[in-house]
Amino acid sequence: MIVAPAGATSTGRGNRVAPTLVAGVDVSYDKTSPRITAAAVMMNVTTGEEVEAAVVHGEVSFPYVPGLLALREVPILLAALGRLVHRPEAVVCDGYGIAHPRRFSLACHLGVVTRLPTFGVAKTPFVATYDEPGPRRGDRSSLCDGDDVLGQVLRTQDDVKPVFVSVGHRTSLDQAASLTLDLSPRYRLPEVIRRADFLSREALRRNENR
DNA sequence: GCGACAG
DNA sequence: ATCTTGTCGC
Repeated sequence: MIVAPAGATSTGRGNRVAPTLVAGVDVSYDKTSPRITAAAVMMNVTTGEEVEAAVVHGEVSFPYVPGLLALREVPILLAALGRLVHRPEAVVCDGYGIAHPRRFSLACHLGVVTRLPTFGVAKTPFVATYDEPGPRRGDRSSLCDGDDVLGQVLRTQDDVKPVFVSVGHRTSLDQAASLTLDLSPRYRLPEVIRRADFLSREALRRNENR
């Protein structure tokens, strides 16, 4: 007989095992120069272990404009992702996906270009309205714009500010939120994002003092 | 017109 | 994003 693989969904089309190899990406900026650094970190969600990491240096090529973050960060993020040996089954971005004024932000751009499943986990509200979710880990509410559900406001730790999860490319909101919780066993933000943030900062500092 | 505005 | 002191809590 035929048996569904572990982690497979049971609802019709789009069946897919939950991703195991997940990458997180982030960019750090230098205050007094155009130098920037990006890091891509891949972890095995099942074991919680880091599989590999890549860091790249570059320069800002576009100013920060609310709503156009992708134009600023996608190029160097692609460079960092390109240095990974393994192909991630999903990529987590530090920012938004479709919860955006034009419904197409960082995680969407990165997903379309790489053809990888992507989603965004943002730290502060940007667009859409929401009700404050409950106080416990796993409590959530919808990020809405009228009748459109653009994402979830998700509490990843008890009594800690929630994060804003939105789909980027080839993934469902439920899977993105579920994966965000799996990736955040101890702290507010996904471990891959914390690691990418740390590594990009560290590399930037090192590059500054030379 | 005014204010707000991911990272 | 980055800067930046003290402070509250495990």
